[in-house]
Amino acid sequence: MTTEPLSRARILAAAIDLIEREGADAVSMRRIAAELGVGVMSLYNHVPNKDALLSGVAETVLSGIEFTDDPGAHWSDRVRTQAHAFRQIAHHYPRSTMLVVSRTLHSSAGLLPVERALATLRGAGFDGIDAVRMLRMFIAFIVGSLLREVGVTPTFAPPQQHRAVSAEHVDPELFPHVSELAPLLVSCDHEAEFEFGVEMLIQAIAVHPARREGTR
Amino acid sequence: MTTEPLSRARILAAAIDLIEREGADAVSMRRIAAELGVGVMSLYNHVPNKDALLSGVAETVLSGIEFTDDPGAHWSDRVRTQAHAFRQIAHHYPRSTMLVVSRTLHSSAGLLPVERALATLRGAGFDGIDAVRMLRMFIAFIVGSLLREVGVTPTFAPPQQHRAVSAEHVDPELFPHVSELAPLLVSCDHEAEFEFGVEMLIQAIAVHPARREGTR
DNA sequence: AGCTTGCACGTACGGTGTACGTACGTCAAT
DNA sequence: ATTGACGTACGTACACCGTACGTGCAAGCT
Repeated sequence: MTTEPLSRARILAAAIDLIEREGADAVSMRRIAAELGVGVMSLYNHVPNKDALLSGVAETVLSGIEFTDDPGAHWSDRVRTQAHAFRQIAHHYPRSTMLVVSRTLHSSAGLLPVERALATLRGAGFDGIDAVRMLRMFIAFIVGSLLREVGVTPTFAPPQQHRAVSAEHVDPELFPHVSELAPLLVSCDHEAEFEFGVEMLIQAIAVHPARREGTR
Repeated sequence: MTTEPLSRARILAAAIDLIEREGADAVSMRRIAAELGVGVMSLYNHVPNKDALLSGVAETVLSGIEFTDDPGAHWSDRVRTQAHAFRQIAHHYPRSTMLVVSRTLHSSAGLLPVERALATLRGAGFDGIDAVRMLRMFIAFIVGSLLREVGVTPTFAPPQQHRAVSAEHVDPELFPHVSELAPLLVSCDHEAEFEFGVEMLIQAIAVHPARREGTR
């Protein structure tokens, strides 16, 4: 039994593991300590408090994004690549993603993605202020998407017994469109929806008047 | 002292009031009961459990959106109006908004907005599937925006002492763009950003090939 | 009258985050 | 070699949480 000496990293790893296995609600200092076979208060030697621990989790997850940026590619391809890089965390760490998006990061963990994105947008021909605005719009869209994609499973729902609207009973008189499109509303191919949104945004960027196309 | 007989509505009102005054973390059954001058367990006669109570809060807030839809107006104006209607909840109930966006609604409280939005998008010339996709993209953007706008103040932060990046120290060598645009990144006019995003999305919709312009 | 029903309440249990005091290793200076 | 400081692991304790359970009271019905 190698009693590795406990560290912030081990604690964070255990926390992430626990979140992914049993959901964010299962996280407690006692639970994590038990998971590591260690006393509760020992954790506080490496982490100031629970809030900081969760921030650490968010940070760790966020910094796990694989960024393979090719500065030579067309800006639209770079945008696509970076958007998908963001979305990958929702696949690797579905439960933990909620933490990342619902928590205000007070660290510079997400600085590299921002740098890459700004570079791409400047490369697309925007000046500073518009690049920032575009980035913020993109982030809003991505965060919103991930929230929908991930929030569907708060901890463990009985397999989608009736997702909100469902076909159960929507008065076609009061809600004709909802009623007609109910089949489309109840199911959601997150992959496809995300793809669609990204393409729309790229399109929106492409036609924006503030872009100076040929600018290098 | 008129001892009004306690009801789900009064409990929800007290909960919302408490959330807005002291943040979502301050909400507990005991706290709400104390606020109403009532025993803790009396709440359970009107609300099955805390989770349902919070869902009720989200529902109440959501159904407070003022929708003044003019079916005769141009679709782009209708989109603008509806987008801003959504955003208004972030102003009336900033703290509670977090609940609305981070919680999976299992009720049909948000059905009317969906109906209006679909009507607008169909009116803009989209078929069913594209209307749903557009709507989902819009919702993702709006939710993401509100999350940024509201999440900045988790409960009560010291007045923005240094928002993540700040100018404190960003290596211009490693992060040239972030460094250069730091002044723009640290401050955020949410109103303007939202406006900008909405216009971009409207633009994106306007140029989308699947739209059949003249269709009635 | 009796009976049922529903609401307000108090108590109690198992859980939470964490402040505090303590015991035990390792290392530096004496 | 001894001493002391220091960091780490730990157990206990406190205040608070959600809520299961049982009790009493008032209103309405038969």
